[in-house]
Amino acid sequence: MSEQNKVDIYPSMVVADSQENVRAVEKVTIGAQLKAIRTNNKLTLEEASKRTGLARSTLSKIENEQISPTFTVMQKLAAGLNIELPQLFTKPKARQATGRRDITLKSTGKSHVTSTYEHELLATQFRNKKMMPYKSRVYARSFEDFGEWVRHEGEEFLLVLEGEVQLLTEFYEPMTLSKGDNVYYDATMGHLVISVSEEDAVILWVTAD
Amino acid sequence: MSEQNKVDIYPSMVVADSQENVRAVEKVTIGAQLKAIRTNNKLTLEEASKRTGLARSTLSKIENEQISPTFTVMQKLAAGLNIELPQLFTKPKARQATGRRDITLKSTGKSHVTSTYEHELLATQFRNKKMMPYKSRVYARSFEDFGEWVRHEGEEFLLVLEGEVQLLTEFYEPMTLSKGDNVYYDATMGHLVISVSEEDAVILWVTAD
DNA sequence: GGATAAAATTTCCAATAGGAAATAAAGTTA
DNA sequence: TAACTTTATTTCCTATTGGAAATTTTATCC
Repeated sequence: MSEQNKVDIYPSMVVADSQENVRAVEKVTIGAQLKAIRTNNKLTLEEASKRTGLARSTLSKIENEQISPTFTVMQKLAAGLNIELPQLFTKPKARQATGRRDITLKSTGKSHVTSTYEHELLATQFRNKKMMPYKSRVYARSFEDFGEWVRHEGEEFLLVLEGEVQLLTEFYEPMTLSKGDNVYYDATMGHLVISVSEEDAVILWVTAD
Repeated sequence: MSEQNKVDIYPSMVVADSQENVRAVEKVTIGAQLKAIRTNNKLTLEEASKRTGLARSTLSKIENEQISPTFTVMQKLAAGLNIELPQLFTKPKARQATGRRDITLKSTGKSHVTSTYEHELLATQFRNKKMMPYKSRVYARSFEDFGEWVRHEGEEFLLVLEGEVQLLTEFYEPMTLSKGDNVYYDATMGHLVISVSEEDAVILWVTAD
């Protein structure tokens, strides 16, 4: 079947719809993907068969693009191989190992001052990174200084470097944190940090989407 | 705050959400998902059929869980309905805003001591998180203490909390970092941190895959 | 309510997927 | 290299999918 299997997704529908609808459906090869996952885990077809409950022959045929697995089979693959289903058809994001590195010496970062914080974004030279580290001096001293919750995608890690702050969150009681204390939380939950010490409080925080 | 408060907090940390430990392998119903997508777009089976190039009957059967579509069919669905393939079996991100939170008070984390570092993993109660924060006391004082580069997937952010360290990397010259200095780098590049100050150096680092 | 039109489901059959066993290919060992 | 062992592929057959058309259900109009 091979040829047939090479998914001719467009022909008829492209004609019907505007260019917009034509998605860049990268040529996905579930077979190669599966084979890579299996071999990386040093599994033989026999072992993979045991784990997934699928026949060796079926696995072989999928790997060689001889058949298009049903969703049911894909689920068994994901469950048996302990992977997320999309991994079966998603490229493992080209590892570049560029050796990128960005050092920020104490107080050399770019500052951004507001009425509530003085933010210093760190590692500004390293673009497209997975985490965003900041060092901030906290000026805010009450919820009112903000007026509303801060809320955004992703997760956040916060460590108190100096002074004492209070972490206000939508679902928990206010929590006081001293130097050295830290907290990790879901940033979609409303959150705010205010200073409660004599001297200015300084915190480090790192976010990741 | 201090002592008084710390005692209070301990509990909350332990309590810190256990819910989330349950790996969300929700039973996925591709049928309901497809139907939702189609109806939300106000498409009839006939129209969806035109766009995807699949028969009305096939669409109907998929929606009613009477058949398990092959990967080929799933691709046609995604392409024709202009959606990403995973949307077919992923809940529309039921923004849960669970408000997960995990506080680690100074020196309450679990420690792991080796000849090179004393690692304290932070936010241990918060499972399946995007970042892994550690606070470490550095004992190592030369490359030889390790014998080989540390290298792993993802990126790493490092901040010096106390003392002075040297960051050794595979591609760069050694860099000395003092309290407050920080660095962000690609962790697939060989890297090591050694102490170069009189007193023990303490660093915070956060990794993300 | 009955008649009609539109949409969804079911039926029926050809095409394809998935499993058991046979075959082939790739290592291993003597 | 032959004999053997392990792993992968192919064959052959049954079960299931996917498509065309018939049937049923739902919505609309009079």
